[in-house]
Order: sequence, then structure tokens, then C-alpha cells
Amino acid sequence: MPRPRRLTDEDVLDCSVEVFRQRGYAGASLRDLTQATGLSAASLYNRYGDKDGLFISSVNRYADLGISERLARLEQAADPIAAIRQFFDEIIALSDDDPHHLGCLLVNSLLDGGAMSAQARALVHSRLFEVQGFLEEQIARARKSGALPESINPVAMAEYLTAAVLSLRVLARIDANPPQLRRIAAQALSALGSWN
Amino acid sequence: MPRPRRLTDEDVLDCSVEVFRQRGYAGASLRDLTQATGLSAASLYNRYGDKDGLFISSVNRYADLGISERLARLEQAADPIAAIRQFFDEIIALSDDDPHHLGCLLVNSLLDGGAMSAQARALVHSRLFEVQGFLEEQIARARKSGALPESINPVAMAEYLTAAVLSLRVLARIDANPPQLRRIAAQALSALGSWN
DNA sequence: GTTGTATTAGAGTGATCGTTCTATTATTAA
DNA sequence: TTAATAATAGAACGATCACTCTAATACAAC
Repeated sequence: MPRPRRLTDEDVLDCSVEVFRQRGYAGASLRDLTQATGLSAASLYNRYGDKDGLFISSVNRYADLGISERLARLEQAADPIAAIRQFFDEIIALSDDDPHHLGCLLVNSLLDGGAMSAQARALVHSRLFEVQGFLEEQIARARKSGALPESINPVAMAEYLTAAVLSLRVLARIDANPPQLRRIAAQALSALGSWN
Repeated sequence: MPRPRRLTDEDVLDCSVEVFRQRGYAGASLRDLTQATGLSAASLYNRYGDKDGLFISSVNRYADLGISERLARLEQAADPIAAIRQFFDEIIALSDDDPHHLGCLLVNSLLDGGAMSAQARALVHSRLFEVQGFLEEQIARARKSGALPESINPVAMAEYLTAAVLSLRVLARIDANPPQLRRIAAQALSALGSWN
């Protein structure tokens, strides 16, 4: 019976995600956010409570689409090594299709010094490290199937590849070109075997 | 003939560097900065012009001590490969001795969305990529001396190792432990040869 | 229609932002 | 001493901050 929402949550959050990626937590003002989303301040506060709540919802929206969905799809692959390589390819494609160098909301927010809540900070951390869990799982799968030697430690290798992903996302925020990102990814992935 | 300064530039900037590392550009308020440095707002503005000027001076102070001085010293080493390994060791030692996880001012600022000037942003970029220049030079030296094979491309390898440094500094900002950083560094450095 | 309810726009809240002004202080050259 | 000069402290500036209040609005159930 109530008046219907003019904008869906998805539309609103997709806009706020862009603002937070561009300006960071402290740098994104409520004016920026209302202008970008098209929602008035009152509406934003009714829906999300406060700026921190909007940020948390934005992080979840970003991670659901950019990470969880992607990882769930890639986990279906028959070949775990191919899944890892595909993941790196997609990360680079993301960076390639980012003309304004917004970078990754999670990586940007990791380093962000703004006064976000401890809850928001923990969320950023945990959503980002879904990637490490995925990598660990695929490496363990590959080891079990014999595609990777027993001598490889899944935890250590996943840590290493996660670090490589972090660096790719940092470089995407600045001026790195796709060929450079591909070279770096190939070098990092060579730790998994010589057929790169 | 003028009244002498109560605090030296070095003292002031060492304090402002800490604030900017902790809070970022947008997150560091003038109140934070005056409290940390012990200088009144008027004094800060007389010396550095505005917040952006103070930030630029802070970045230069940080990079002079943390990067330029370090690289100049390591460039004196007889063995370029050892110089590179030593550089990674020192980066990890820095991260180890960072109980509040301030991280690297340059890397943090790279991703910072705050409204710093284009000049400040360019400065951060150029000071950080002194590292890549150093790595490239050492790799070229090692190749010339036969310590590295001709097949290694100095530019690509320097890009790769710089990416590894970026990831180490990102991890230092969060919760990475020294052994993890050492494992990641060793894996990255293994690209230079098998004696890691 | 009427009623009930969530949504909305827009003005308004005190607090804090970066910045500047005023007046005072501390020092040295003359 | 005195004059000249830069540094200082602290109050004050308008602007903007995150946030809230008030009223009007738009819809569904009845």
C-alpha cells in the first residue's frame, strides 16, 4: 500500500558504488551520493541508515557481482588450473574496461584511511579474501588430480596469487596498460607450471 | 632577525606523514594535523601554503627517507641481484616494524580518492616509480655481468617485481604477518633464478 | 472515495571543514 | 634601545559536512 520506490536498490547501489570507487569513503560526500544516485538525502537515510550503511550495502553489491558470482561460476569448471587462469583473464578484462580508472572498490577501500566503521572495514576484508579461498580450493583440487605436484602448498600458493591479484588491481587504478597487466599475470601464474 | 621556528621542518613533516599515512588525504583534517605536528594552523599555512602543499612536502619527506636514500645506498652494492634481494628484505622489515599498519604513504595515496591536486598525484606516482627504475637498472646490470640470462627483459621483470612490491605494501596495510610477506617475496624473486 | 503507509523533496540542524585575520611574541641588525 | 621581521596562538570566516525534520505525495487495501 505504500508509495512505490522510484529507484530500485540495484540502480541506487550501482551508482553509489561508482562514487565510492572514485572518491573513497571520506572523499565521497552526501552531495556526491545524492547527485549520482538521484535519491534525496532523506531517501538514502531511510533506506540505508547512514553513510556507513550505504557504504556497506555498496560493498556487498560490488562484491556480489564482481566476486562471488564470478567465483561461483568458475568453480564449476572441470579444470581447476583453467579456472584460475580464467579468473586472472577476467580481472584483466575488468581493468581494461575501466576508462576512468576507478579500480576495485575492495582494494581501494582496504587502504582507505577514512573513518568508516570497523564493521565496514571487516566486510571489505572478508569479501576481498573470498578470492584467496577460491584460489586455495582450486589449487587443492589440482593437486589432488595430479595436475599440480604434491610439493605445492595450496595456502602459500593461494596467498601468492592473491598478492598478484592485489597488485593488478592497484595498477588498474593508475595507468597500467592491458599488455603490462597480462605480462605480470603470466609471470605470476608461471608458478603453477611451465605451460604459460 | 625573525623569531626562530619552534619546530624544524623535519619534525613537523615526520608527524604529518604519520597522519596522512593513517587517515589518507581526505581523512586527515587540519585539526588532526595541527594536533599531531604541534603547529598552529597559521604556522602550517605560512610554511606550506595549504593542505595540498603540506601533503606534497610530506610525500617528499617520506620518499626521500624511505625510497631515494635506500635506493642510492643499495645501488652501491657490487652484486645487483643481492641489491634487489636486500631491497625486498628491507621493505619487509619496514612492514614488520609498523604496529599500527600505517602502510606506505605512496601506495595508500595512489588509491586515495581524496581531492588532492593533480600535482600531488603526479608526485606520488613518480616517487613510487623510482623503485621500478632502480629494479630495471639492477636487472640490466646483472644481465650485462652474466648473472642473469639475456632472455630476461629488464623492463618486464622490473614491472613484475614492482607489482610484487605493491602487493607487499598493500598487505602490510592490513594484517599480513612477516612470514607470509617473506614467502610472497621469495616466490616473486624466484623469477630471477632458482637459488632462493 | 477514503484511509493508511512508506517515499519523497527540500529546507534546516549543529558540527566541522579548510582557510584567514588580528594581535602578540621572539629574535637580530642597527 | 629601537626598528624590522617572521613565527606564533587563537578567534573567526564562509562553506560544506553528515544528518534530520516537515510536509506533501503516491500508491494499495477496503
